[in-house]
Amino acid sequence: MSIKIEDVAREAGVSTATVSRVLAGKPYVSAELRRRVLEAARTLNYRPSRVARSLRVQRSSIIGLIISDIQNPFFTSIVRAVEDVAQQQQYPVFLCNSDEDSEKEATYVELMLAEQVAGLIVAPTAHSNNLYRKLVAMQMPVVAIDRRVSGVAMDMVVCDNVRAAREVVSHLVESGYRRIAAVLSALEISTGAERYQGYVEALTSHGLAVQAELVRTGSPRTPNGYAMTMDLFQQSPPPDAIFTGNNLLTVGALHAIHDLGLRIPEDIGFAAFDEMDWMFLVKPALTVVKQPTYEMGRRAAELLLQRIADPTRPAQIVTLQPTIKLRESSRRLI
Amino acid sequence: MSIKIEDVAREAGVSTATVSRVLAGKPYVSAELRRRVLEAARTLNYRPSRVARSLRVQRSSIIGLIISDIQNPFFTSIVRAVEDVAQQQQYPVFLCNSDEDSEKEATYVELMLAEQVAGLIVAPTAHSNNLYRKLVAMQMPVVAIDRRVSGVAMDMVVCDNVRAAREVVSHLVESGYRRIAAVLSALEISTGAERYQGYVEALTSHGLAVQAELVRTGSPRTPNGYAMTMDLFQQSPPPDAIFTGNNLLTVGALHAIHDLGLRIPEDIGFAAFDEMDWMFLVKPALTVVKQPTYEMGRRAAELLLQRIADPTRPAQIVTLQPTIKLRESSRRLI
DNA sequence: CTGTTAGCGCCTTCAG
DNA sequence: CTGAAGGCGCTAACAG
Repeated sequence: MSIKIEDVAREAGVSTATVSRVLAGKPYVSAELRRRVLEAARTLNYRPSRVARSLRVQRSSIIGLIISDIQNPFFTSIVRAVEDVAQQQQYPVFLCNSDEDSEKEATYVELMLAEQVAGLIVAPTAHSNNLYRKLVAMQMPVVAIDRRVSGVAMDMVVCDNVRAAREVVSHLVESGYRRIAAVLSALEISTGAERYQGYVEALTSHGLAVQAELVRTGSPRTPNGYAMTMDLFQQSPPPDAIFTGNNLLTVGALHAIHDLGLRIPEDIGFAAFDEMDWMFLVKPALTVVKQPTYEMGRRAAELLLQRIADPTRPAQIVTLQPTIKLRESSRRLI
Repeated sequence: MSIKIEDVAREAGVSTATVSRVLAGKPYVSAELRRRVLEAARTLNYRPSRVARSLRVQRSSIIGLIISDIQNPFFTSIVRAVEDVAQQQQYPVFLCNSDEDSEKEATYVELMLAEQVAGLIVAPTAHSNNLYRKLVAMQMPVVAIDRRVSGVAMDMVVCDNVRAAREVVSHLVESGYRRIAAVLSALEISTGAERYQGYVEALTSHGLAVQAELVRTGSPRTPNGYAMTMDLFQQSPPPDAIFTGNNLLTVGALHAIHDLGLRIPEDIGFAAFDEMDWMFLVKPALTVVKQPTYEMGRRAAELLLQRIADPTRPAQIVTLQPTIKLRESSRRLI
């Protein structure tokens, strides 16, 4: 059906091995033959079968990328970055949505293994340590992004969540807020746990108590952010400030606050993890943590390519610092 | 290294052919052998090599998806849909970003062909007709999404853009606006052209002239929307309403209007194509076209799977209707 | 430097 | 109904 290496070899009057060598850029081929092969390949419009090649070398040139929500701007930015660096090396990217579901995640990993991917970048869901322990054990290059995998020596790219959360919550306290609620993703996800820890550290270091009724956790989806925030305002007295530890929860919380008719920062303080590009509408009023998402994706892809090239390199953990934008004006002191 | 079909055959005491038949769900295998094979496969934890399979059958079970901007919510929703239906059939999805660049697009198509993808879903860039004509000629299953490919008989999933644009612009006219500007993507992209046509139809059918100085086109990116809108307001008199024909341009235009200190709809009318989920902040003031993105992705994936199953089926064009939400209150009559 | 050859793991005739 | 055997297109020894 399509042109094979043999056709090129015949056209150029050489053997298939020579064609293979030339196209792989291997040395030890005379300039003359190289020229003839290149020309033959071009005139025949030869396109090497990556499938056959993968079978032969027992590894494809495909990067697998498993994230938990393709519609979350946080992840799309990562996808974009991974794409960009992969493309430079002619690696196509398999994209999969785990949907925060560790079974789907495992299924996709299986699929990737069956496709012999060269390596895997994953935003792990909760409770998937064993899966990655296995992958590492079988020498599959894999790097975790955004979330840590505890107890497994593997490459990771994460943010300094504790510090970021501590700083923005501290800023709320120092702005005079006292009943600061937290809207977080599940604490089984490392990011949720770390941001909670930062929240706790900020409160306690300012002599404030952590009140369980002011903390809500749930899966990181916009409707959840809305519901949790609404729920928080059922109490009396209600919170006087909100800290949201995830960008989708942030959207939900803002929506709730909008529907409650509250204004920021007059009626309520707000500090948020955010990745949206439309904050110009509310920007001046918010204290915001912005993660370096593109950078995270880029670093993850680079780590992966490195490991593919050298599977024995010791595992690295790259920790990046989010950008923090404090709300400009300070205000009432209780 | 890993378990192969031969190992399973030995374990089950049958031939590899039988194993292959059982695992492919083919008939004509005795219940007894089938049972033994299944058991052997399970105990060995056999994972068939999809690469070897692809080489043998000369086609992989991979769906290629080429879109122009992974960070655009319009496309992420499509990606999500394609993913969902592909996953049901155990098709992994190759995702590529053409970045609105037809060279990148062509490169990616090449890559996909080399990986022997089963089929391709593409949001075509401008000027790529020949590429798709070729694919169709070589029997590669391919469906265009969002944008039309003119002069090529292929499957497409598009929206009724002319109608949607005409309706929302008509609504602006009927609300009393007279200097209605248009902020559109390049007219070489079918969606841009169609929305421009709707705009023209709305104006002329209401006896208004189309004024070239009120029309701006450019590549569909947020900063462009900002710049084009700012530019429109350099004129005197300035426009009294804006129609944006793309969701990213909408964001940019809103940002510009915000920076200009204008209020919607008091100072300026606004009708927009939009896919953002945060419109609650400005929603009541806008007239909005929302495309059925998930549905589009789903239909495209279904068309593709159909065509993979039956390459001879005649090409279909699926046209979906966007949802239109008119701004509730009407207002001044000039 | 170049060519010959033996598989990579699977599916699919073709015999039995 | 089942097994034996020949490739799919390519690369990596191994000879020359």
